Amino acid sequence: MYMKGMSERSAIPGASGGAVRVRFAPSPTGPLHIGSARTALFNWLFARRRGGVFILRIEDTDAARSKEEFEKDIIDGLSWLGLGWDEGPFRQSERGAHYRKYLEELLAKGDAYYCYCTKEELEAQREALLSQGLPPRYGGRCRSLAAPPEGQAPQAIRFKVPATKVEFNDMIRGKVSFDASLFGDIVIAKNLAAPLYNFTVVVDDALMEITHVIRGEDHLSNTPKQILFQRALGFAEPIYAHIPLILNADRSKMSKRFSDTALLSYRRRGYLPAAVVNFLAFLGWHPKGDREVWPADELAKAFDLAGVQAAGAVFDEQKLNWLNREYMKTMPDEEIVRALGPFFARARLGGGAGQGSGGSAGGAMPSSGKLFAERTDDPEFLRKFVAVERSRADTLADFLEHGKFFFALPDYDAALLVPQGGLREEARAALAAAADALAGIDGREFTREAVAAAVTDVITATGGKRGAVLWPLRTALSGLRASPGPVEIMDVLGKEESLRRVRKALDVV
RNA sequence: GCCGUCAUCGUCUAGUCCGGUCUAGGACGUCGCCCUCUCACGGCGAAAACUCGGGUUCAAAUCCCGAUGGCGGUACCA
Repeated sequence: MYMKGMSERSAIPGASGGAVRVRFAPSPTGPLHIGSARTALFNWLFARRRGGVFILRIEDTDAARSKEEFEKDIIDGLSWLGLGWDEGPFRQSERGAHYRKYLEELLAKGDAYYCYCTKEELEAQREALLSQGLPPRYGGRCRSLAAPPEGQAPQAIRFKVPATKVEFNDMIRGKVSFDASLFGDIVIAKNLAAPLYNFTVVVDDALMEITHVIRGEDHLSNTPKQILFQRALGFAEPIYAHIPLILNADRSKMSKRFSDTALLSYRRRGYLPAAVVNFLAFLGWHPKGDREVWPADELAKAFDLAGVQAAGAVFDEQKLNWLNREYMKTMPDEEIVRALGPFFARARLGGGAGQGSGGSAGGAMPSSGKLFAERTDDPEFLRKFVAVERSRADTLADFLEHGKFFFALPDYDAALLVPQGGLREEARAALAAAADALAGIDGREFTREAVAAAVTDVITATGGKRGAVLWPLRTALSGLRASPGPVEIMDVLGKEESLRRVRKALDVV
């Protein structure tokens, strides 16, 4: 199935035969970023479409910044989105022997050398260059040392960058070229046991036989360096595809400062993984036609890396909201009730933050009280609640946000109970009549139809103005300016609770 | 500063490779109307873009050159 239409785009040089192999290689130095998640998604889609292999590799060479909790966050995030990997997770921290081997090879061949310059010296050099308006790069002082300088310890291992142009063909950007003579000799390792990013990437991509490197555009300028290492080591050059960055509203690289960048916080805020996947896929890409709702499996059949946009894409939460709504529409009430489980559970624990999640959703939920515990535990109550509130929810969290009053008695505001331009006395009369009518319905006959009929009678009896009855009744039930209609609410609440609220409001107005 | 890269409605995009079918299509959002006790849903409708300047051509959103602007990188982070 994935083979269909494979011929059209990129006749891949060097990747003939064999399945494609791609990797997602995040570093566990923070929660999985939404932009990284999209990179993972593009890799995953590409692998699925081409019947290839998707590898997960944790780039934790920076021991000081890498944390186990973040690796867990990455794995949880990918799992949540349904992006399963075929190989891994591999950890660079466990692959030191490989890096050492190739480091030694480079040193032996003379393609790399020990540098004895101290940080201070380098910093001074850098400042000097910068102040002259020159690009700051290493001057090459240790490049051709005959012997180690006496009494000085090696500070780093540098790669001898040849003075050449490096060109490569990016699947998204076309031909890209850099002048390597501007780089200066780059540090590839602190020592044999502490290789650096650009070097480990090259070794791992080669050893893992990666055919396509699909990563963020912020890595574009690393590519020529990596190609140089590949050439020195005799490795095959993978095909590159640098996908555009996800941007803040001001078009700068999406950051915590302006946006919610942690993937999993979208789960906490009540977004559906299918919606997030759909949305992320469309940041920079769109299949043919006008359809907007594409589940992951269909995305995988249509995905075309060469059709990805070259320009960055602004993250528009409103469109995400809309997509999330579209996906929620496809869920039966019962399924939404099930999905709401963790949200109610969290609210029960004390509204919000839970264990280290630091979230906001559900924070205002009335988390105490018998009423709350009973109702969030009652599937039939919840099903009715969902049926009534679902047209108002963008996210799962919205159900809790908008529906608080179903789970606890609202606070009454006398002014709110009186309709705009209406009289207090009229509102009181309407409420009193409603209370009587409601009380007259048999408990077991308290159906939506019966309640609707009773309300209609009250309207007729009090003068026929619908708003004069419906507004006070609804606000008595919800305590809110905006809410579902009174009959709907009462159908969920039941006779006893409905009557209790109407009478309570009667005391206030 | 230097290197690289990008440029269609407010936003995501279709169209650009193979110039005419583009009086530039869709979606989100916005606005208006209908429905309506409120909000939401739903229905109908509207406003809204080819960054600018040259060139090539009978014809350019599409090809070429330049300018401008944005973004990314410039680490012994990844």
